Amino acid sequence: MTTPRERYRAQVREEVKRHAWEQIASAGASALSLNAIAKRMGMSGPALYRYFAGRDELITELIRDAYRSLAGTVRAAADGGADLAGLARAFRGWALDDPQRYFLVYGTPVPGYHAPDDTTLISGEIMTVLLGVSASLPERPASPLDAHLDEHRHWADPSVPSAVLHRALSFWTRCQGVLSLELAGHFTGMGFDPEQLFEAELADLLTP
Amino acid sequence: MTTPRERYRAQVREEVKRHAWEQIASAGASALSLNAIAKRMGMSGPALYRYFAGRDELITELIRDAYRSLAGTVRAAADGGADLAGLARAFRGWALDDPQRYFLVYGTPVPGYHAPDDTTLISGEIMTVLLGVSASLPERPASPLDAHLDEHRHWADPSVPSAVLHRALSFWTRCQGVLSLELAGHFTGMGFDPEQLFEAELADLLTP
DNA sequence: CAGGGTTCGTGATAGCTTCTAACGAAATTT
DNA sequence: AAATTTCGTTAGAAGCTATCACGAACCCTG
Repeated sequence: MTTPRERYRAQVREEVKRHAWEQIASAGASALSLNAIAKRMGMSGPALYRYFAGRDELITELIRDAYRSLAGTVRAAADGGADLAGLARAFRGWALDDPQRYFLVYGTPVPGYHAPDDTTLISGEIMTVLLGVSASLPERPASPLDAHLDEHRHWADPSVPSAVLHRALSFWTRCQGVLSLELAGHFTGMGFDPEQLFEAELADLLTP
Repeated sequence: MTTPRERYRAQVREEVKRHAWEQIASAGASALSLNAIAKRMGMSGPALYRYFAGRDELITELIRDAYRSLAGTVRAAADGGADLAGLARAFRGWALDDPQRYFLVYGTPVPGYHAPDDTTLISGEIMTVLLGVSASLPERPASPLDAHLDEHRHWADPSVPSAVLHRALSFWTRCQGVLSLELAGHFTGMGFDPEQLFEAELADLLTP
């Protein structure tokens, strides 16, 4: 049951976030200004404090949304029957779709800042999906990391073999490796297509 | 030949940068404040504008220093006879030594910002060292990426085989993959040792 | 339907920031 | 010793976050 007040409130919050995303996309999260958003919405400064406790809460909310959006993308790919490569491409598509959204989740952390609890939950959900898809793959030879993971796997379902954990972690870090460099523009001078490197990293993970 | 004025100037610039690094390490680059630095140095605000054109120039200078420091670390490792694994560990050590310095180079880019030309030069030097160390490794089977790189390799010495380029790029992205997630704290909830994952990624790159 | 409480948006204000401008003092050069 | 450059200061504009007090609009209840 939602009252008109709540509907209006939610609508305004949504519009604020919409403007915030635009601003972030064009100038980065550090340049996000409540004042500028308010003016662009036709109301003056402090009005936004009725809807967000402050700049930090707005950014936190955006991070939450970004995380949820990623989890949704990944889950949708898995539900659609995608294998690990399909998952990777879904992830890459999500990242390329809005690089600053990617960086909001995986970019430079602010030393003081502590992510809200539910983001770690969402992160866990992503990991669960990833493990599910990784499980239906041919086994690989045991590695030293598998043994180490055997002792630190409280974050994963006990039924998942450590070798699968290993592969999921490799998968995740390799995606991040290519994407973080690609999106930050560290390949621009070289002229090659980052997608090819992405696929090569993926192929190496999947074949042996 | 340096005049006393120039010496004093350089000394003050150095002290400003020292305070800037402290501030960045404790609160991130976005919280860097010229005003705060000036006050901590016992002089008032605008005095620093005699030494830096503005906040942006100071940060640019810090990025330059960070880049140079990384290049020096990598070169020193290579000169010391390190193999690819040694290079990787040197890189990881450099990153762990000051995470915010790492993020200044490889973290979230600001949409508007354009890195100064010499950083791409330094980046090229790092790549050169990396290619040199990668060259003295047993060959790997040809991959589709090798063919693609054959057509986009103006950034590398013609004598280096494309397969070596491929391996160097894989090396670089895998290091970044583990490090960016580790330094941003995305492994903290899981409890395992990121170094083990780092080594596993490295081993996979070196063995087949 | 009319009152009462809640919620909203405003302007004012404090305190912070970057950065420019004008002035006096200090140091260097002539 | 005089002239010039450089340095550090204070003052100020423009921007930001955030808090406060006030009036107006709205919703719920009697």
